[in-house]
Amino acid sequence: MTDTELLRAEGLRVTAPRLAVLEAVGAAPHATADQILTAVRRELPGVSVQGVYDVLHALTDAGLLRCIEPAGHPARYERRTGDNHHHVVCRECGALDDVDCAVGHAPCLTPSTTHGFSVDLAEVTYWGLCPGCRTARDATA
Amino acid sequence: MTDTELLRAEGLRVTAPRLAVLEAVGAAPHATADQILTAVRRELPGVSVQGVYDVLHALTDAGLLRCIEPAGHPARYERRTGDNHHHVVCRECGALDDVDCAVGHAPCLTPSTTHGFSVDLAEVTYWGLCPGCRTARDATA
DNA sequence: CAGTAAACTTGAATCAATCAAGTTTAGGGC
DNA sequence: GCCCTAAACTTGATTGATTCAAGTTTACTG
Repeated sequence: MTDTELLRAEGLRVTAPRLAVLEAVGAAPHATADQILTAVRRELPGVSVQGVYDVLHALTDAGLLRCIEPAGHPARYERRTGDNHHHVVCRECGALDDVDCAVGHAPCLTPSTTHGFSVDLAEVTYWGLCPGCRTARDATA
Repeated sequence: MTDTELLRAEGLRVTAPRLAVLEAVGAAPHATADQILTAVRRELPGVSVQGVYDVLHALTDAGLLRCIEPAGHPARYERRTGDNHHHVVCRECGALDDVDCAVGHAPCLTPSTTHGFSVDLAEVTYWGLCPGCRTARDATA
């Protein structure tokens, strides 16, 4: 399915900024809004900051993009692939990578007590150090 | 162990703002920095914004407090109880509650592949709607 | 091909949190 | 008990990601 068809399937208008954002996120997964803005402007120089944020929200609401917001770092976006994977984040530099869900079935996704909350998503974030920052820390220690 | 002893045990100085913050967080778990500031000022009117942030960071680093940062909402703090529990967050109003880790042992905490990251913490966040917001949504739907 | 609501632009504002620089104070040493 | 010094605090300004507000353009419906 082309990006145009994807947008149409969700009942969204097909515009140049939207196509450019989809392409940019596809080319650079886990990009920040700022990086996406830069990438989009390489093809469409006139696009505004607000425009990119609007597009990101619209596409996220439609389920075409997934938004990841690691504590203490700007939000990142990836194309929704439908699979249930999680993320590992570097405490030092904010580097982010995908982590497949451990051992087949999704554990931890049915909490014991939810205090009356209706849960629709369980999100797992692994915190640690990326290889680069670990090396740097060893060097100074 | 008293709060004073807790601070001493971590090699931290015992000051009025620190004791007040510990007490405030104990009385109102999952409070935001702003709420903690307000609570602390009821007893110590002169305490500054920066002072509370400094204390929160110092106590968090020392392991006396735990900081929770739900995406799109200000950070919240709780007293470190040592147990491994997670959190459920309301998408609508940001309400937050504790969730015991499902079924005894900690699942999902050993990711399959970590791309060379050294992981030291696995964090699980459940997203959904709190009872209040669910009722409100049903009423308008 | 015209009408309209959605999508965009510009420009200013918000909010949590942090930085910078100077002052106070807790607690070890005399 | 009283200095001394680093840690802890205060005031005041600033950052940075994101959002609000108001007006203009543009993709799709009829």
